[in-house]
Amino acid sequence: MRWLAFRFFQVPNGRRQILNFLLPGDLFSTVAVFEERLHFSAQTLTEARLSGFGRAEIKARWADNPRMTAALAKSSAAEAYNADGLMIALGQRSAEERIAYLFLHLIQRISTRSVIRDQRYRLPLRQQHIADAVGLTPVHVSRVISLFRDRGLIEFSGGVLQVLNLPELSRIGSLDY
Amino acid sequence: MRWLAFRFFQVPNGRRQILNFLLPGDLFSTVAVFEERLHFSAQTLTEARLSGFGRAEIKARWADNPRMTAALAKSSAAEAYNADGLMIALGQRSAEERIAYLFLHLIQRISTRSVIRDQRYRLPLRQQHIADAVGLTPVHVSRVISLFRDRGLIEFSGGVLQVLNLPELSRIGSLDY
DNA sequence: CGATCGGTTGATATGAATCAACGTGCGTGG
DNA sequence: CCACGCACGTTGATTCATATCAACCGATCG
Repeated sequence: MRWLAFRFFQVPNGRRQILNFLLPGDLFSTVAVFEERLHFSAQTLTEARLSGFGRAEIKARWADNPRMTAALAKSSAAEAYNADGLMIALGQRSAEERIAYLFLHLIQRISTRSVIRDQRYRLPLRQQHIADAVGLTPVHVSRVISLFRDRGLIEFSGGVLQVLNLPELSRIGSLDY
Repeated sequence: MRWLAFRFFQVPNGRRQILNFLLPGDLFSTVAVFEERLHFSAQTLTEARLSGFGRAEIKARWADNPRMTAALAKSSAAEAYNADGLMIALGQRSAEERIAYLFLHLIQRISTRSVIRDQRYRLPLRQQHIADAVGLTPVHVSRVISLFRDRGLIEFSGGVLQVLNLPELSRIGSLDY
Protein backbone atom coordinates (compact mmCIF):
# COMPACT_ATOMS: atom_id res chain seq x y z
CA MET A 1 0.00 0.00 0.00
CA ARG A 2 1.46 3.29 -1.01
CA TRP A 3 -0.38 5.11 1.71
CA LEU A 4 -3.14 4.65 4.24
CA ALA A 5 -5.52 6.90 6.10
CA PHE A 6 -8.75 6.49 8.02
CA ARG A 7 -11.97 8.24 8.81
CA PHE A 8 -13.09 8.17 12.45
CA PHE A 9 -15.30 9.65 15.10
CA GLN A 10 -13.99 10.72 18.45
CA VAL A 11 -16.50 9.65 21.10
CA PRO A 12 -16.89 12.04 24.04
CA ASN A 13 -15.97 9.24 26.47
CA GLY A 14 -12.44 9.18 25.07
CA ARG A 15 -12.79 6.23 22.75
CA ARG A 16 -12.90 6.50 19.03
CA GLN A 17 -14.46 4.48 16.27
CA ILE A 18 -12.65 4.08 12.99
CA LEU A 19 -15.42 4.18 10.40
CA ASN A 20 -13.37 3.09 7.44
CA PHE A 21 -9.92 3.04 5.96
CA LEU A 22 -8.96 5.10 2.94
CA LEU A 23 -6.75 3.62 0.27
CA PRO A 24 -5.20 5.20 -2.79
CA GLY A 25 -7.88 6.17 -5.26
CA ASP A 26 -10.65 6.32 -2.67
CA LEU A 27 -12.95 9.23 -2.48
CA PHE A 28 -12.48 10.60 0.99
CA SER A 29 -16.20 10.62 1.62
CA THR A 30 -19.05 10.82 -0.83
CA VAL A 31 -21.13 12.69 1.70
CA ALA A 32 -18.49 15.39 1.89
CA VAL A 33 -19.27 16.26 -1.71
CA PHE A 34 -22.73 17.45 -0.73
CA GLU A 35 -22.52 18.38 2.91
CA GLU A 36 -20.76 21.41 4.23
CA ARG A 37 -20.36 20.29 7.83
CA LEU A 38 -18.92 16.89 8.55
CA HIS A 39 -19.41 14.95 11.75
CA PHE A 40 -16.23 12.93 11.53
CA SER A 41 -12.49 13.42 11.28
CA ALA A 42 -9.77 11.82 9.23
CA GLN A 43 -6.12 11.11 9.75
CA THR A 44 -3.28 9.63 7.74
CA LEU A 45 -1.11 6.75 8.85
CA THR A 46 1.63 7.47 6.36
CA GLU A 47 2.49 10.30 4.12
CA ALA A 48 -0.38 10.61 1.74
CA ARG A 49 -1.14 12.37 -1.45
CA LEU A 50 -4.53 14.04 -1.70
CA SER A 51 -6.36 15.76 -4.49
CA GLY A 52 -8.92 18.39 -3.65
CA PHE A 53 -12.01 19.37 -5.55
CA GLY A 54 -14.21 22.35 -4.98
CA ARG A 55 -17.73 21.46 -4.01
CA ALA A 56 -19.09 24.09 -6.39
CA GLU A 57 -16.96 22.75 -9.21
CA ILE A 58 -18.21 19.22 -8.73
CA LYS A 59 -21.81 20.30 -8.58
CA ALA A 60 -21.42 22.39 -11.70
CA ARG A 61 -19.82 19.63 -13.69
CA TRP A 62 -21.93 16.86 -12.28
CA ALA A 63 -25.14 17.39 -14.17
CA ASP A 64 -23.60 17.20 -17.60
CA ASN A 65 -20.94 14.64 -16.84
CA PRO A 66 -22.32 11.13 -16.71
CA ARG A 67 -18.94 9.63 -15.92
CA MET A 68 -18.59 11.70 -12.81
CA THR A 69 -22.10 10.88 -11.79
CA ALA A 70 -21.38 7.21 -12.21
CA ALA A 71 -18.16 7.47 -10.24
CA LEU A 72 -19.91 9.16 -7.34
CA ALA A 73 -22.71 6.64 -7.37
CA LYS A 74 -20.24 3.80 -7.38
CA SER A 75 -18.21 5.28 -4.56
CA SER A 76 -21.32 5.88 -2.55
CA ALA A 77 -22.53 2.34 -3.08
CA ALA A 78 -19.16 0.94 -2.01
CA GLU A 79 -19.22 3.05 1.14
CA ALA A 80 -22.69 1.81 2.04
CA TYR A 81 -21.67 -1.77 1.36
CA ASN A 82 -18.60 -1.49 3.55
CA ALA A 83 -20.56 0.21 6.29
CA ASP A 84 -23.06 -2.65 6.28
CA GLY A 85 -20.21 -5.14 6.61
CA LEU A 86 -18.74 -3.32 9.57
CA MET A 87 -22.10 -2.96 11.31
CA ILE A 88 -22.62 -6.70 10.96
CA ALA A 89 -19.17 -7.40 12.34
CA LEU A 90 -19.55 -5.01 15.27
CA GLY A 91 -23.06 -6.05 16.14
CA GLN A 92 -23.01 -9.81 15.71
CA ARG A 93 -19.55 -11.26 15.55
CA SER A 94 -16.84 -12.39 17.98
CA ALA A 95 -13.44 -10.82 18.45
CA GLU A 96 -11.73 -13.39 16.26
CA GLU A 97 -14.29 -13.02 13.52
CA ARG A 98 -14.09 -9.24 13.55
CA ILE A 99 -10.33 -9.16 13.28
CA ALA A 100 -10.25 -11.78 10.57
CA TYR A 101 -12.96 -9.85 8.76
CA LEU A 102 -10.96 -6.63 8.92
CA PHE A 103 -7.83 -8.28 7.55
CA LEU A 104 -9.76 -9.94 4.75
CA HIS A 105 -11.52 -6.73 3.89
CA LEU A 106 -8.27 -4.82 3.72
CA ILE A 107 -6.30 -7.35 1.75
CA GLN A 108 -9.11 -7.60 -0.73
CA ARG A 109 -9.13 -3.86 -1.27
CA ILE A 110 -5.36 -3.75 -1.50
CA SER A 111 -5.35 -6.55 -4.04
CA THR A 112 -7.41 -4.52 -6.48
CA ARG A 113 -4.79 -1.79 -6.37
CA SER A 114 -1.45 -3.52 -6.52
CA VAL A 115 0.19 -6.79 -7.36
CA ILE A 116 0.75 -8.91 -4.29
CA ARG A 117 3.70 -11.23 -3.86
CA ASP A 118 3.76 -14.13 -1.41
CA GLN A 119 0.60 -12.95 0.28
CA ARG A 120 2.46 -10.10 1.94
CA TYR A 121 0.62 -6.83 2.37
CA ARG A 122 2.04 -3.58 3.62
CA LEU A 123 -0.45 -2.45 6.21
CA PRO A 124 0.98 0.34 8.34
CA LEU A 125 -1.44 -0.01 11.25
CA ARG A 126 -0.81 -0.32 14.94
CA GLN A 127 -2.88 -2.75 16.98
CA GLN A 128 -4.54 0.31 18.46
CA HIS A 129 -6.04 1.11 15.07
CA ILE A 130 -7.34 -2.39 14.63
CA ALA A 131 -8.86 -2.13 18.10
CA ASP A 132 -10.56 1.17 17.27
CA ALA A 133 -11.90 -0.23 14.02
CA VAL A 134 -13.41 -3.42 15.39
CA GLY A 135 -14.47 -2.17 18.82
CA LEU A 136 -12.02 -4.08 21.00
CA THR A 137 -9.18 -3.12 23.32
CA PRO A 138 -5.60 -3.21 22.06
CA VAL A 139 -4.82 -5.83 24.68
CA HIS A 140 -7.44 -8.15 23.34
CA VAL A 141 -6.39 -7.50 19.77
CA SER A 142 -2.89 -8.53 20.74
CA ARG A 143 -4.21 -11.77 22.22
CA VAL A 144 -6.26 -12.64 19.16
CA ILE A 145 -3.42 -11.89 16.79
CA SER A 146 -1.09 -14.03 18.89
CA LEU A 147 -3.64 -16.79 18.64
CA PHE A 148 -3.80 -16.42 14.87
CA ARG A 149 -0.03 -16.47 14.73
CA ASP A 150 0.14 -19.60 16.90
CA ARG A 151 -2.32 -21.30 14.60
CA GLY A 152 -0.22 -20.39 11.59
CA LEU A 153 -2.84 -18.16 9.99
CA ILE A 154 -0.96 -14.91 9.74
CA GLU A 155 2.10 -12.93 10.72
CA PHE A 156 1.52 -9.29 11.54
CA SER A 157 4.28 -6.98 12.68
CA GLY A 158 6.17 -3.96 11.55
CA GLY A 159 3.29 -2.84 9.40
CA VAL A 160 3.38 -5.95 7.25
CA LEU A 161 0.66 -8.55 7.17
CA GLN A 162 1.56 -11.94 5.85
CA VAL A 163 -1.26 -14.33 5.24
CA LEU A 164 -0.17 -17.93 5.70
CA ASN A 165 -3.48 -19.76 5.60
CA LEU A 166 -6.03 -17.81 3.63
CA PRO A 167 -8.73 -20.49 3.51
CA GLU A 168 -8.82 -20.75 7.28
CA LEU A 169 -8.72 -16.99 7.74
CA SER A 170 -11.63 -16.73 5.31
CA ARG A 171 -13.53 -19.42 7.10
CA ILE A 172 -13.32 -17.36 10.27
CA GLY A 173 -13.83 -13.90 8.89
CA SER A 174 -15.88 -14.12 5.76
CA LEU A 175 -19.63 -13.77 5.70
CA ASP A 176 -19.69 -15.09 2.17
CA TYR A 177 -22.56 -13.01 1.13
CA MET B 1 -45.85 6.08 12.72
CA ARG B 2 -48.05 4.93 9.92
CA TRP B 3 -45.83 2.02 9.13
CA LEU B 4 -42.40 0.62 9.86
CA ALA B 5 -39.98 -1.70 8.12
CA PHE B 6 -36.31 -2.54 8.40
CA ARG B 7 -33.34 -3.56 6.35
CA PHE B 8 -31.22 -6.39 7.76
CA PHE B 9 -28.60 -9.00 7.09
CA GLN B 10 -29.01 -12.58 8.12
CA VAL B 11 -25.70 -13.81 9.50
CA PRO B 12 -24.85 -17.46 8.72
CA ASN B 13 -24.53 -18.19 12.46
CA GLY B 14 -28.25 -17.58 12.90
CA ARG B 15 -28.10 -14.04 14.20
CA ARG B 16 -29.16 -11.06 12.24
CA GLN B 17 -28.15 -7.43 12.19
CA ILE B 18 -30.77 -4.79 11.56
CA LEU B 19 -28.94 -2.22 9.48
CA ASN B 20 -31.58 0.50 9.63
CA PHE B 21 -35.25 1.16 9.99
CA LEU B 22 -37.38 2.46 7.15
CA LEU B 23 -40.01 5.08 7.83
CA PRO B 24 -42.64 6.58 5.56
CA GLY B 25 -41.01 8.58 2.82
CA ASP B 26 -37.67 6.82 3.08
CA LEU B 27 -35.93 5.54 0.05
CA PHE B 28 -35.58 1.83 0.62
CA SER B 29 -31.90 1.91 -0.21
CA THR B 30 -29.96 4.33 -2.32
CA VAL B 31 -27.59 1.60 -3.37
CA ALA B 32 -30.49 -0.42 -4.74
CA VAL B 33 -30.97 2.27 -7.37
CA PHE B 34 -27.63 1.40 -8.94
CA GLU B 35 -26.92 -2.16 -7.99
CA GLU B 36 -28.69 -5.16 -9.38
CA ARG B 37 -27.77 -7.62 -6.67
CA LEU B 38 -28.36 -6.68 -3.07
CA HIS B 39 -26.61 -8.27 -0.11
CA PHE B 40 -29.34 -7.56 2.44
CA SER B 41 -33.01 -8.25 2.99
CA ALA B 42 -35.90 -6.16 4.20
CA GLN B 43 -39.06 -6.85 6.10
CA THR B 44 -42.07 -4.89 7.25
CA LEU B 45 -43.29 -4.68 10.82
CA THR B 46 -46.72 -3.46 9.86
CA GLU B 47 -48.68 -3.20 6.72
CA ALA B 48 -46.73 -0.85 4.53
CA ARG B 49 -47.27 1.02 1.35
CA LEU B 50 -44.43 0.94 -1.15
CA SER B 51 -43.84 2.67 -4.41
CA GLY B 52 -41.62 1.03 -6.98
CA PHE B 53 -39.44 2.66 -9.59
CA GLY B 54 -37.73 0.98 -12.46
CA ARG B 55 -33.98 1.22 -12.32
CA ALA B 56 -33.86 2.08 -16.02
CA GLU B 57 -36.45 4.77 -15.57
CA ILE B 58 -34.54 6.42 -12.75
CA LYS B 59 -31.29 6.32 -14.66
CA ALA B 60 -32.92 7.77 -17.73
CA ARG B 61 -34.53 10.63 -15.86
CA TRP B 62 -31.67 11.25 -13.52
CA ALA B 63 -29.28 13.09 -15.75
CA ASP B 64 -31.71 15.82 -16.74
CA ASN B 65 -33.58 16.04 -13.46
CA PRO B 66 -31.66 18.03 -10.86
CA ARG B 67 -34.35 17.57 -8.23
CA MET B 68 -34.10 13.83 -8.44
CA THR B 69 -30.34 14.01 -8.33
CA ALA B 70 -30.55 16.13 -5.23
CA ALA B 71 -33.03 13.79 -3.57
CA LEU B 72 -30.81 10.80 -4.20
CA ALA B 73 -27.76 12.63 -2.92
CA LYS B 74 -29.61 13.69 0.19
CA SER B 75 -30.92 10.20 0.84
CA SER B 76 -27.51 8.74 0.33
CA ALA B 77 -25.94 11.24 2.72
CA ALA B 78 -28.54 10.50 5.38
CA GLU B 79 -27.90 6.78 5.04
CA ALA B 80 -24.18 7.27 5.46
CA TYR B 81 -24.72 9.51 8.47
CA ASN B 82 -27.01 7.02 10.15
CA ALA B 83 -24.66 4.17 9.40
CA ASP B 84 -21.82 6.09 11.06
CA GLY B 85 -23.98 6.63 14.14
CA LEU B 86 -24.79 2.96 14.41
CA MET B 87 -21.18 1.88 13.90
CA ILE B 88 -20.17 4.19 16.73
CA ALA B 89 -22.89 2.83 18.96
CA LEU B 90 -22.06 -0.80 18.20
CA GLY B 91 -18.32 -0.40 18.45
CA GLN B 92 -17.86 1.91 21.39
CA ARG B 93 -20.91 2.21 23.57
CA SER B 94 -22.56 0.29 26.44
CA ALA B 95 -25.89 -1.49 26.31
CA GLU B 96 -27.72 1.40 27.98
CA GLU B 97 -26.19 3.92 25.65
CA ARG B 98 -27.00 1.90 22.55
CA ILE B 99 -30.63 1.44 23.45
CA ALA B 100 -31.07 5.08 24.46
CA TYR B 101 -29.37 6.02 21.20
CA LEU B 102 -31.76 3.89 19.16
CA PHE B 103 -34.82 5.36 20.82
CA LEU B 104 -33.56 8.90 20.38
CA HIS B 105 -32.69 8.25 16.77
CA LEU B 106 -36.13 6.85 16.03
CA ILE B 107 -38.14 9.48 17.84
CA GLN B 108 -36.19 12.17 16.08
CA ARG B 109 -36.95 10.67 12.70
CA ILE B 110 -40.59 10.16 13.59
CA SER B 111 -40.86 13.73 14.78
CA THR B 112 -39.99 15.08 11.36
CA ARG B 113 -42.88 13.12 9.89
CA SER B 114 -45.80 13.57 12.26
CA VAL B 115 -47.02 15.71 15.09
CA ILE B 116 -46.29 14.14 18.45
CA ARG B 117 -48.53 14.50 21.48
CA ASP B 118 -47.39 13.90 25.04
CA GLN B 119 -44.11 12.41 23.89
CA ARG B 120 -45.87 9.23 22.82
CA TYR B 121 -44.56 7.48 19.74
CA ARG B 122 -46.08 4.52 17.99
CA LEU B 123 -43.15 2.19 17.51
CA PRO B 124 -44.31 -1.29 16.58
CA LEU B 125 -41.11 -3.12 17.47
CA ARG B 126 -40.53 -6.18 19.60
CA GLN B 127 -37.61 -6.25 21.97
CA GLN B 128 -36.11 -8.79 19.60
CA HIS B 129 -35.84 -6.10 16.94
CA ILE B 130 -34.16 -3.70 19.30
CA ALA B 131 -31.76 -6.47 20.23
CA ASP B 132 -30.97 -7.20 16.58
CA ALA B 133 -30.43 -3.52 15.86
CA VAL B 134 -28.07 -2.76 18.73
CA GLY B 135 -26.27 -6.09 18.94
CA LEU B 136 -27.59 -7.36 22.26
CA THR B 137 -29.74 -10.30 23.34
CA PRO B 138 -33.47 -9.81 23.90
CA VAL B 139 -32.97 -10.77 27.53
CA HIS B 140 -30.52 -7.99 28.08
CA VAL B 141 -32.68 -5.52 26.21
CA SER B 142 -35.50 -6.40 28.57
CA ARG B 143 -33.29 -5.73 31.58
CA VAL B 144 -32.13 -2.36 30.30
CA ILE B 145 -35.63 -1.26 29.40
CA SER B 146 -36.84 -2.31 32.86
CA LEU B 147 -34.05 -0.22 34.31
CA PHE B 148 -35.07 2.77 32.21
CA ARG B 149 -38.65 2.25 33.30
CA ASP B 150 -37.66 2.05 36.97
CA ARG B 151 -35.73 5.28 36.62
CA GLY B 152 -38.74 6.97 35.09
CA LEU B 153 -37.12 7.58 31.71
CA ILE B 154 -39.53 5.77 29.43
CA GLU B 155 -42.44 3.40 29.12
CA PHE B 156 -42.28 0.93 26.27
CA SER B 157 -44.91 -1.69 25.66
CA GLY B 158 -47.54 -2.64 23.17
CA GLY B 159 -45.66 -0.92 20.40
CA VAL B 160 -45.85 2.48 22.04
CA LEU B 161 -42.89 4.36 23.38
CA GLN B 162 -43.56 7.07 25.88
CA VAL B 163 -40.67 9.30 26.79
CA LEU B 164 -40.94 10.60 30.33
CA ASN B 165 -37.54 12.18 30.84
CA LEU B 166 -36.06 13.28 27.55
CA PRO B 167 -33.11 15.23 28.95
CA GLU B 168 -31.88 12.23 30.87
CA LEU B 169 -32.46 9.86 27.97
CA SER B 170 -30.48 12.26 25.78
CA ARG B 171 -27.70 12.48 28.30
CA ILE B 172 -27.31 8.73 28.08
CA GLY B 173 -27.82 8.16 24.39
CA SER B 174 -26.77 11.26 22.54
CA LEU B 175 -23.34 11.77 21.09
CA ASP B 176 -24.10 15.43 20.60
CA TYR B 177 -22.09 15.70 17.45
C1' DC C 1 21.84 5.45 28.06
C1' DG C 2 17.46 6.55 29.74
C1' DA C 3 12.86 7.37 28.03
C1' DT C 4 9.09 6.40 25.30
C1' DC C 5 6.20 3.54 22.42
C1' DG C 6 4.12 -0.61 20.97
C1' DG C 7 3.30 -5.10 22.06
C1' DT C 8 2.95 -9.22 25.24
C1' DT C 9 1.41 -11.68 29.17
C1' DG C 10 -0.87 -12.76 33.62
C1' DA C 11 -4.45 -11.90 37.18
C1' DT C 12 -8.73 -10.24 38.10
C1' DA C 13 -13.14 -7.82 37.27
C1' DT C 14 -17.32 -7.04 34.85
C1' DG C 15 -20.94 -6.53 31.35
C1' DA C 16 -23.58 -9.13 28.72
C1' DA C 17 -24.78 -13.95 27.23
C1' DT C 18 -26.75 -18.10 28.28
C1' DC C 19 -29.74 -21.25 30.55
C1' DA C 20 -33.86 -21.87 32.71
C1' DA C 21 -38.24 -21.07 34.82
C1' DC C 22 -42.30 -18.54 34.98
C1' DG C 23 -46.11 -15.11 33.83
C1' DT C 24 -49.38 -13.06 30.88
C1' DG C 25 -52.16 -12.07 27.00
C1' DC C 26 -54.10 -13.78 22.94
C1' DG C 27 -55.75 -16.55 19.22
C1' DT C 28 -57.51 -20.80 17.94
C1' DG C 29 -59.84 -24.91 17.96
C1' DG C 30 -62.42 -28.18 20.60
C1' DC D 1 -66.76 -20.48 26.23
C1' DC D 2 -63.07 -22.72 27.85
C1' DA D 3 -58.46 -24.70 27.40
C1' DC D 4 -54.53 -25.12 25.33
C1' DG D 5 -50.53 -23.51 22.96
C1' DC D 6 -47.60 -19.96 21.63
C1' DA D 7 -45.31 -15.49 21.46
C1' DC D 8 -43.36 -12.15 24.20
C1' DG D 9 -41.50 -10.42 28.17
C1' DT D 10 -39.53 -10.83 32.90
C1' DT D 11 -36.47 -12.49 36.36
C1' DG D 12 -32.82 -15.26 38.67
C1' DA D 13 -28.51 -18.07 38.51
C1' DT D 14 -24.55 -18.96 36.27
C1' DT D 15 -21.06 -18.71 32.63
C1' DC D 16 -18.14 -16.57 29.41
C1' DA D 17 -15.92 -13.16 26.50
C1' DT D 18 -13.72 -9.24 26.76
C1' DA D 19 -12.13 -5.28 29.66
C1' DT D 20 -9.21 -3.62 33.04
C1' DC D 21 -5.14 -3.35 35.75
C1' DA D 22 -0.46 -4.12 36.02
C1' DA D 23 4.14 -5.67 35.07
C1' DC D 24 7.46 -6.41 31.77
C1' DC D 25 10.14 -6.55 27.25
C1' DG D 26 12.38 -5.06 23.08
C1' DA D 27 13.15 -1.61 19.74
C1' DT D 28 13.91 2.98 18.62
C1' DC D 29 15.44 7.54 19.37
C1' DG D 30 17.13 11.72 21.29
